[in-house]
Amino acid sequence: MYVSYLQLDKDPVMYPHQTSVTRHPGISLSPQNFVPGPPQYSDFAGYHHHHHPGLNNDLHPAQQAAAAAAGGAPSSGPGAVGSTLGFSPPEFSGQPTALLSASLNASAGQLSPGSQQRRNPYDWIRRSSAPPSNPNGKTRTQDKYRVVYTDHQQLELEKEFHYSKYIIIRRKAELATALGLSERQVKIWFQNRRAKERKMNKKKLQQPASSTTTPNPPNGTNGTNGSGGGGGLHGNGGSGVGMVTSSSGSNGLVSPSSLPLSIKEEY
DNA sequence: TTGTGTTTTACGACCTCC
DNA sequence: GGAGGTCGTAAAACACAA
Repeated sequence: MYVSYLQLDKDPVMYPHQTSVTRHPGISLSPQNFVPGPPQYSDFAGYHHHHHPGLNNDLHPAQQAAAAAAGGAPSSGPGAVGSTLGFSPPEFSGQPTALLSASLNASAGQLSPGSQQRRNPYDWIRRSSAPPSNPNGKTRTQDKYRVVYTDHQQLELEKEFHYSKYIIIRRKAELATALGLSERQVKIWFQNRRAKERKMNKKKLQQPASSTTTPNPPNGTNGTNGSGGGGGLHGNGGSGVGMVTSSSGSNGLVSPSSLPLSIKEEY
């Protein structure tokens, strides 16, 4: 079922940024355009990126974000993505598509190195690595590699993930197009992101239960189905998280009631 | 510089659902 | 059969200590 690398080679969408985007250390994101609001995701800190020398990482990412927000994030100018990161309920009562598109369009024009500022709340999310010099011709089997998503891509994916842990098909397509990724990559990113969350939740649970906040949704998106392997979310009663598939009703839109409690609580 | 540990992409195996 | 789910894992990317 999986797309082989032969197929990938045929897929023009796959890994487009590998060849078209040259990431230099510290320039992949436009700083001021990704000023989030105060950290609204309890686990956003968990989505930390490694400290990069030469970048402003003195503050915790969340602190940086908060500081930037407190300092008055630019509400205009290219991107103004801060608004998309606000995740205020009104904004996300609907689909964030328009916002995303706006932010993407805006940010797309800001990757010119010369315009980059060094201080920004998203320095923490920045990668310092350059992309593979010539990923063309490489396959995972022949010469295994993996791409490193740009900060922008990660950010938008994270935003979408915090909107919903299960991306609907339409959003997946939109996101893939907007980010220059394949739908497969988006899908896998969400899978990995959920796995990461489960892992973090598991970690929290193993720690002394002194925390007042309950990291886990009540019925667990985290590998609840002990029935080995997957399929647990396909409406088999137990897991309580509605999986969204192409065949799910109402045009594949996720029902708010089907969202994990953590999501509903957030918004 | 190297070794080590962690995180991030990507895949395969296996599952359920339509 | 195809879609997408989880789980486990490989390997690249990265940070950091020695």
